[in-house]
Order: sequence, then structure tokens, then C-alpha cells
Amino acid sequence: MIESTIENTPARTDPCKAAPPAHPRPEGHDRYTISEVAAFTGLTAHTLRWYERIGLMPHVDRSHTGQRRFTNRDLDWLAFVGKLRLTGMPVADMVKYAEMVREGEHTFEARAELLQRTRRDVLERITELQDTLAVLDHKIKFYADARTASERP
Amino acid sequence: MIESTIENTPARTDPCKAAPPAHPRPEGHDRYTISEVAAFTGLTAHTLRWYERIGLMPHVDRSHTGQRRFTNRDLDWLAFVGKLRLTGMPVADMVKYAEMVREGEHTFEARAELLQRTRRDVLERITELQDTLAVLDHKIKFYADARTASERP
DNA sequence: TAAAACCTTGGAGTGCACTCCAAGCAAGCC
DNA sequence: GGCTTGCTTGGAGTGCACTCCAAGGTTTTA
Repeated sequence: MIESTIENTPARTDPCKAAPPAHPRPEGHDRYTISEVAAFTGLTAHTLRWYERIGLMPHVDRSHTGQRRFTNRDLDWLAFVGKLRLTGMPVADMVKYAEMVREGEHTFEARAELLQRTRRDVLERITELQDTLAVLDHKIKFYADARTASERP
Repeated sequence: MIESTIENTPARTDPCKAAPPAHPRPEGHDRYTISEVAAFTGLTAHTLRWYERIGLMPHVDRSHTGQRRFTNRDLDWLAFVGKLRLTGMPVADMVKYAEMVREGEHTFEARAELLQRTRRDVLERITELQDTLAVLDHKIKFYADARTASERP
């Protein structure tokens, strides 16, 4: 087990899919201000502070005057949280996951279960969306046909 | 154009995907009470009244004493609204669509545009979810590997 | 016919996920 | 040094999509 308490995130070796709005992480020296992180993640500074307040962040480092200094590890975590957010997972569940991460390796099984449940939800949602796509296509075709009919009466 | 102001909905010829929790529409004589509709659609009676108040329903019929009597056409419309809801479309946009439907055929083009925009959103969301699925699978595999390693030290 | 279950309304309340505010320090620039 | 911009906090406010309430009329069941 080479992993620390905070998990490794895939090291982002697969950027083949279009990058989200604002994620060009600079090769900075690992201490980002809150507004930099806001720019990288697309979240607002407000939301980042709120995430920390509710326990969704793993203890963010501070400068000697008390300002937040986020690390690349924090950005990885936020990227993962962003993925979970896309699944529609409630924030409360993400907090539960974050707590389990803080608690250490004995929560591996529970974490895996949570992710497997989430995985099922995602598959279900994809199916629903594909169904919806079929309905939309049907309706769109109806409107297209209506237009053709009125053009060539 | 054989369509009335309210569009036809596909007649549901493709129930191959698992039916949602409670949609077994009975061969009733086309006048359902609000609680029957609630049972068929999975929405609450509260929500159905609210939908009507905000203009998301095409004028629901009433009994001689003023109680709502929904038709099969209403159920079709609600099924379509349910699909739109799955896409994450805001209720305000659905109301806009409903208004266009009420306004008649001259809104065909605008309706088609709205649906095409929605279609693009759905495709995008499906892609996002598939991305997310990859991340989840990676994490789940990590936990599975961790378990195997501890079983066979 | 009487009780139980269901329906009506406008308006108020809920839960979620942010989003903003005020007052006061902190940091970068001329 | 002084100015502007940025960061800090707890707590209050916002927007969305419902969700519920009270008081009363209606329909069904026994």
C-alpha cells in the first residue's frame, strides 16, 4: 500500500476528453490562493470556503497570516469531488466519503461500497438519458417533418 | 398536419426499458383523479397542482364540482415533462415550452430549437457521466486491489 | 346516513446547494 | 506611505423545486 491517507487520484494521465472550462493547472510550486483555485476548478471562493466548513476538504494548509494555501493534492481532490457532483450525489454523501478518507484504511470497504452504489446510479442515469434522447429525437423529427410538409405542400 | 395544438406523444411503442416505479396506465375511461395520476406518474398531488399553477399543464378538465379530471393526453404530457425533467431542464424552460405548445403551430421552429438545445445538453451530460464512470471504476479497482493485497500478503 | 377518505384553495414552509454581506486584516504596486 | 485588490470570519440571504397547511367541500364505503 503506497497510498497515504488521502488517496491518489489517477494522476490525470488521460486528458483526451475536452478539458472543463478552466482547469489548466500551472506547474506552480504547490501553494495556490483561494482565487487561483477558484479559477482552476470553476468553483467560487465562497463555495471553496463552504466546502471546507462542511468537512468536504481535507484540512487546507494556511499561510503564516492565516490565508488558505491549496496544494496540488487539494486540486486533485476537488477534481474528484467535481466528478461526484456530476453524478448527482448529495453533498452530504460526499462529506461522508471525505470523513471515511480521513479515518484511514479501515474504511476501504465502506468507501468501495459507496462508490459502487454511485456507479450503479450513474449507469442508471445514463440509461435514462439515452431513453430521453430517443424521445427528443422523435419530437425533433416531428417538427422537421412538419417544416418539410409546409415547404412542399 | 394531423396534430392538434397539443402534440402527439409517441404512443409509447417502446417499453423495452424497465418501466418507472408506477406507470401501469389502466384502460380507464380517460378521467383520472389527481391521486390516480399521482400513482401513475410518481409525482405527488401537490406537485401536480403546482405544475398547473405555474402553467406547466395544458388546462386540466374539471368535474361539475370543480375537482380535477386528468385525461390520457394529460398523462402523455406528464410523461414527456418527466423526460425533460430527467435532462435537468429548469422548470421555467419547460413552462416556456408549454406556452409555445398552447400558442399553436407558429412556434414549431422555436420549439424545435429548444429541444435541439436540450438534446445537445443531454449528449454532453452523457459524456460527462461516462467520464465519471471511468474515474469511479479506477477508484473501485484501487480498493479491490487493496483488499486482494491484504488477503494475500 | 354517517364515517372515512379524498379533493379544493392561497399561501407559507422546507431542503439543498450555494451565494452574499460587513467589517476588518493582508499583499502587491507606485 | 498610501492605494487597490484580495483574503478572513460567522451568519444571513437566494433560487429552485417542491412540500405542506388549514379550513372547508365532495365522494366512497359500510
